[in-house]
Amino acid sequence: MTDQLSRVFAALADPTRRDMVARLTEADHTVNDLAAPYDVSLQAVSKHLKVLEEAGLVTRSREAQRRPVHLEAEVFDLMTKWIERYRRQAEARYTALDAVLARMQDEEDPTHTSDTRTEGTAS
Amino acid sequence: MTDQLSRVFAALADPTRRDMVARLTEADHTVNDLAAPYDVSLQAVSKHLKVLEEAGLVTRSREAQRRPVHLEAEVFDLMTKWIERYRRQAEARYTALDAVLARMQDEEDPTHTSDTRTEGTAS
DNA sequence: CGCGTTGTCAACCATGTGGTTGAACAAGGT
DNA sequence: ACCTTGTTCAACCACATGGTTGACAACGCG
Repeated sequence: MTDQLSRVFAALADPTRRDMVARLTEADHTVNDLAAPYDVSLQAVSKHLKVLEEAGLVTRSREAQRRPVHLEAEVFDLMTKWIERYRRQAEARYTALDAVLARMQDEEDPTHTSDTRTEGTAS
Repeated sequence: MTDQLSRVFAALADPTRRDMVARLTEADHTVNDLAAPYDVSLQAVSKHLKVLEEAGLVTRSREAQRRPVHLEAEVFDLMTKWIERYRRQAEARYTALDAVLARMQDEEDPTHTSDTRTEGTAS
């Protein structure tokens, strides 16, 4: 799970982390600040932040002894790009003509060489 | 990690599963079919499909001894809705005026009672 | 009927993840 | 210098995840 897209999806697969991101869209926050609403230790929150940071969703600067956390919203584009691409493609299959063509193509060429995909065979 | 949104994000955090989804946007596939390109056992692929199914990304019907896998693209909306909501909110902060207002609000009311969020405190 | 094809279930293993507590480090304020 | 505040590091634990192999269920075909 080494690529950034995977890290971003994984980071947002946790409700606590999603809530943190949600709150960070409103304003930057310190770690303590962020931790307040959750019933877990400060260290746990620190770990969550590390995950978000490694996914590129968040950056931390220094300001006195505080480490304000800032959301890097551009990373969202990475996901939306991926999602939108395949959503559009999937939707296209629902139009009658495309469905027929796809099925015909599939029978001629079962080794799906056709491609609009980016990712390799990865795991 | 019980809610669907979490399951969807988690499901797509794996490159192999993302690639499966990508291929399923082109056409339905059987399990063997899907497994072909990857260098893992059929059982491993079966497990991946279970994850995708539990996330609601995929459904399986029965057709003789085959179990064709079909993509349910509507679930993508769940993600795009979440992402777009916060992305827009985050982008809004970059407009000069909004940034100033947000900062003023932040100073008056440090207990972020403000809200546009949906999710609770969850974990 | 018996057999191959297609796919799942179960048990197991290694590694990752989210949580804990306790100690340590960093930067001011006094 | 020292205490306080803010944050991270380290060790540990329980459980989830992704992979394996082996058994077996479901179905169509000869």
